[in-house]
Amino acid sequence: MRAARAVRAAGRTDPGLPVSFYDRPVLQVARDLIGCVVSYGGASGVIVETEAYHDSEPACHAFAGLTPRTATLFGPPGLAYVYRSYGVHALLNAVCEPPGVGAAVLIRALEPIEGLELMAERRGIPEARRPRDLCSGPGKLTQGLGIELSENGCDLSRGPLIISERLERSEYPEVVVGRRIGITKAVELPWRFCAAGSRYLSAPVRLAGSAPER
DNA sequence: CATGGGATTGACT
DNA sequence: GTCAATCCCATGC
Repeated sequence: MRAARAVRAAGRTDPGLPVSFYDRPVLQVARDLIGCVVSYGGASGVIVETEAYHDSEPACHAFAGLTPRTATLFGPPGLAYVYRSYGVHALLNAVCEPPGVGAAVLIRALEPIEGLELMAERRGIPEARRPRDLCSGPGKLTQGLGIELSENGCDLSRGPLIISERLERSEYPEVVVGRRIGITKAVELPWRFCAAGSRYLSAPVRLAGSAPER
């Protein structure tokens, strides 16, 4: 199931997920990225929240077609799509599906595991005593890791910005599904994936007709 | 070339 | 709860 299973045999040296992992339906990748690890700039964290975007629905930047902005989205799978949000924040996505399809997974929150002091410093938080504030949002995590727009188009399987699988299957959390956050179009699609019960989400899981989780 | 709108966050009432 | 910051770029004239 997990495309990177073979990579695990290579040992502990944090190999990035292979391109084949991303060359699949974006909803599948979004779900499977929960529990994987993002590493950059001397810090890392476990992915606890993602959202899927696809050129077939209007909330996706690629819905507008191939433009300078969306070129990365339509490129080969496994690239980082980094763009500026609200003129302020850099948001990180993993490009999915074959070239010519505009699809990506937005990385929305991490549970910090390494470099907490560094993240706190980059975030302008006095101390790393509150790990919940370091990566609990798509703009927060890029700031914490030091990811800039210049990383747009880089290869996520080669680094320096890298997403890797965890070694133990048992470390992967249960995944719950909800509606995407902060969008005004296609709001009804249940394309947000979260680690069940995680305290590091950007917001509680919400789906029409169901009570908020935690 | 001018305009408007965000896949957000933090500060403030 | 409200709201501004700030910039890339799609769109339209």
